[in-house]
Amino acid sequence: MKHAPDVFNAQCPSREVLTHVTSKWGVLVLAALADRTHRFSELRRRIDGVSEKMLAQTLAVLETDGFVLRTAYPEVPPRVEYQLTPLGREVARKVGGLVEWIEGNLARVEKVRAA
Amino acid sequence: MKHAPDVFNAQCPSREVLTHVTSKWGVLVLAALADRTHRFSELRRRIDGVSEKMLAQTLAVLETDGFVLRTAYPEVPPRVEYQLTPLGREVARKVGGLVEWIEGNLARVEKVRAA
DNA sequence: CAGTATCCTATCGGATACTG
DNA sequence: CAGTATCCGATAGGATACTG
Repeated sequence: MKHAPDVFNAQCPSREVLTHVTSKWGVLVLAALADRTHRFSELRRRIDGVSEKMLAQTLAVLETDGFVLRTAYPEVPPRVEYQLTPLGREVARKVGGLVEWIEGNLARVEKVRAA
Repeated sequence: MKHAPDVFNAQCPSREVLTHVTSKWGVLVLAALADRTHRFSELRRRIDGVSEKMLAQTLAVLETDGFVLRTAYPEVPPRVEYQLTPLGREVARKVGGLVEWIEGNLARVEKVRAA
């Protein structure tokens, strides 16, 4: 039997997954898709500051990891929808918990910072 | 009254805090300190792959945000201990939840990836 | 031991232009 | 609309040397 996954070990695959999930835009993509399915342009607008390039790249990585499902409709103009997979919904819940804590406790953090 | 904190808004201070907490080494520092207080060199060894520079930088940021408490003992040789503040323990719990999910479900992720 | 300072490279990531 | 391709500057981050 192999070793148990350990993010503290740089060689462990779990470290890579952690990096993807906690990447600058990965967190926000997961949080956005936790609410509902989005089209590419909707995500672009929702996630303030993300460039097309990084959004596409982030989505591709999360799709490879099996967290995001990409569905392209054969229409003109093209329409592509992104949604979470069952696996993606689970991580997204964890990520969402973190995001909500930060939003809910921002005032406390800013108070400490001032001191 | 001001707007509610919103990480989707690039200008919102919560976005910055999110970045610090989910930074490459920030996640691992919080997870390590969630277990117990660590000295600098202990963290360096525990967090495989981190350089002195990035560890020091990450600790400084988390200290400014009020998540980490740094205690230097006036001894020779110097001894410095890092521990979580009450605020830090709260975020660390959220971060830990994410880390544990990833470690616990790595096999599922890798199975999907292969497909 | 616990850093800081310096140097240098690699990757991140934004702006722009182009395509099916 | 939903990308891809390219260029390029900013930042992350490693290696090494030095200090209190």
